[in-house]
Amino acid sequence: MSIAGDLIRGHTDAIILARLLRGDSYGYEINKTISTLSSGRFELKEATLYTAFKRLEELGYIASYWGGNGAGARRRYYTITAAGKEACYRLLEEWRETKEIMDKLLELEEKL
Amino acid sequence: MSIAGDLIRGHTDAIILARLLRGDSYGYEINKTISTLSSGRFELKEATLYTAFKRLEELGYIASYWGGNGAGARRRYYTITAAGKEACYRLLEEWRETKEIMDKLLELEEKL
DNA sequence: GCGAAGTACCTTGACAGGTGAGGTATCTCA
DNA sequence: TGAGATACCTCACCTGTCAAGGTACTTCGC
Repeated sequence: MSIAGDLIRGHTDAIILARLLRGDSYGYEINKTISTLSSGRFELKEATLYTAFKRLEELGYIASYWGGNGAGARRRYYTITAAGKEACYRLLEEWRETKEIMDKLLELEEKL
Repeated sequence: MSIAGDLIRGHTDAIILARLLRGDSYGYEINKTISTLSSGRFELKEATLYTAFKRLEELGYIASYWGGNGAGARRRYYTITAAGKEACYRLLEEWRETKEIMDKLLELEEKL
C-alpha cells in the first residue's frame, strides 16, 4: 500500500459521494474507478467501502436499489440524495480548506 | 470545530515533524503555532498531541529533554532525529501525492 | 497574602473508522 | 469441471482522536 489508510480516513465519504454525484453506481465499480483514477496508489478496501455505504445510507445521504447484473453477480446500486449532495458540497469545501491549512502547516520556509 | 479531527488523522505526525524541522520546540508552543497558522480552524487536542509525541519518540523520530521554563511550568523540548527527518520528507511527499489523487477523485467535471 | 489566569505537562477510557480474513453467489471461458 | 472474474457482506481487531480529569508553577491584580 503506497498511501496509508489513515490518510484517507475522513475522506472516504467525500470520495464516495463525489463519485455518486456523477451518476448511480455500485460498490465494485466505484472501487475500480478509484483504483484506476489513482493509478493504483489509492485503494479503498472492500470492508471500508461497504461499511461506508452502510453509514452513508443510515445518514440518508445515499439510497440503494438492486439493479440488473451485467457479467457476474447481482449489483446493488447507490444514488445520492438531496441531503447527500449538500453533504458532498460541504465535504468538498472542507477538503479545500484542509489543503490550504495543511500546506501552511507543512511549509518549511515560511517565517512566523 | 470547523475541521473535523478525522481529517487530520494521519497528518498529525507530518505536522509535528515539519514543525520540529524548523527547530526544537515543546508541546504547548507547537499547539499554539498550529492554532495560529491555521487561524484557529485546526486544533490539535492536547491528548492527541502528547500521544503523538510518545509515539514519535518510540519510533525514534524525535528525542526529548527538559528545558528551562520561561514563564510557567517546566518544558519538555523535542528535537527531530535523523530518522525523523527522513520520515518527515517521506510524509511530505505522501501529502503531495494524497493531494493530487484526492483532487482527481473529487473532481466533478473530468471525464473517465 | 490570595485567587484567578496563563503556562505547561500527563493519563485514562470511550469511541469511530479502516482493514484482514473469511464467507457467499453468479457468470464466462477453456 | 474448474479457474477466474464479478459482486456482495460481516466480524474481530487495531489505531488514533478526544473529552475529561489531574498536577504544578508563575505572574498579576486586589
